Amino acid sequence: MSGGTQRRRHDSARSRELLLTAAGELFAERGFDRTTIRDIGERAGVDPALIARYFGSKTLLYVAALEAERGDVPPADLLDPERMREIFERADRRGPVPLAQVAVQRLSDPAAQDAARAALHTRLVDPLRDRFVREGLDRPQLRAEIMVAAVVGVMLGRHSGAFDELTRADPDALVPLLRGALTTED
Amino acid sequence: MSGGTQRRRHDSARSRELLLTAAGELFAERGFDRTTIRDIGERAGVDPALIARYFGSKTLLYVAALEAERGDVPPADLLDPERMREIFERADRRGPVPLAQVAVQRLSDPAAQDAARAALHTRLVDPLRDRFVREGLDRPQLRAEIMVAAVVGVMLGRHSGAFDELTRADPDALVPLLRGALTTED
DNA sequence: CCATGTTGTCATCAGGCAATGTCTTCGCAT
DNA sequence: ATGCGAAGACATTGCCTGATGACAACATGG
Repeated sequence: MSGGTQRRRHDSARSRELLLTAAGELFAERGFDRTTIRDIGERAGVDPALIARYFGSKTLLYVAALEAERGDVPPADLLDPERMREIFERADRRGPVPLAQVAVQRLSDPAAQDAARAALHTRLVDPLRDRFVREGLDRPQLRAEIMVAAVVGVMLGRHSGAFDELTRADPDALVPLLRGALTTED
Repeated sequence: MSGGTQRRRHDSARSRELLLTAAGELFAERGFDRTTIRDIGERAGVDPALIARYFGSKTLLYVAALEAERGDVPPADLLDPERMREIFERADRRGPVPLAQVAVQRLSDPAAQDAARAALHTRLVDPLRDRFVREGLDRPQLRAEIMVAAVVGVMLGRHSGAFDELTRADPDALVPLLRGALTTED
């Protein structure tokens, strides 16, 4: 049976990876503050003390998780309905992107706050602002920040337990409504 | 009519009031979970142990703070630009309404979560839904929930430290942009 | 002016947190 | 095979949290 080692008890690369994955999921689901290193260790099936060994601290693990998903979340143009749909669907599967939380609430840890803030701008705000600039709109930066904040509000709202229909709504139904939601003829 | 009570060391009504005010401010600024009863006591200049005496627990104090500001935040029609401006200005002065946080993040305490959720619907979601119903729009409930979530996102985003221009922007400049933000001609 | 109930202060408890250091167990190079 | 460095398990430290109960200061009705 199994020529390979079914029991690999010492495998730092694997442990590191398990911790990073579990951390990414939990940070996405609950945010930085409400995720404990014990939770992460439990989900990963790895001793939480190893977080200190491999990443230095909970904060640095957060930063690492942020960078690890860089590939997952390419700089997204929120004005593209298809992209927006992808974002919502991803949030349904894996929880909201960790950095979404920072758009809406200060983190307790300044280093984590800075890292998340930077990621938020790089991946969401800046691409949008650049598009507005190209379109020649006034106040492109402000427009981009408003839109990101609004979309993040909706994305988090879906998982906050405070909205029933929003939680149940299909992303396909959501996107068109969201795009028109804030405009009405008086 | 006590002419000169300059020193009132025993005044339960006053202590109660001070605690309630401080709690309302802090819950609004930081949310339920990240506000401690020691913080509240410090800001109020009152011993935190009195929270237990007058309100029973931190959770019940939160519920009391929610109800105390009912007058402050009349059911607001977010489609009225003037109302929207008022909401943003109030948030600048006293911090976002405490119940805003629940739109975006689960609270650790189920009782607090339920109370905030109920208040959120009564004051923001339901009036908006009713208006959409009157206008004969489809999916009125979903539309209302989306819009509340989006506005809350922007309101919290202003104070999260993650957006510079959004933080500095004047409410007067904000409202029109927000109303049109999610719509663009492709 | 005293007795009694009210209000405020303080020390402390139990639980949960991140982080650290120690000790054991393992894998690999020799 | 074996010895040593790497990897993991575990207990502990120090801190912060909400809550509680004992005690002191006060006000007031008799």
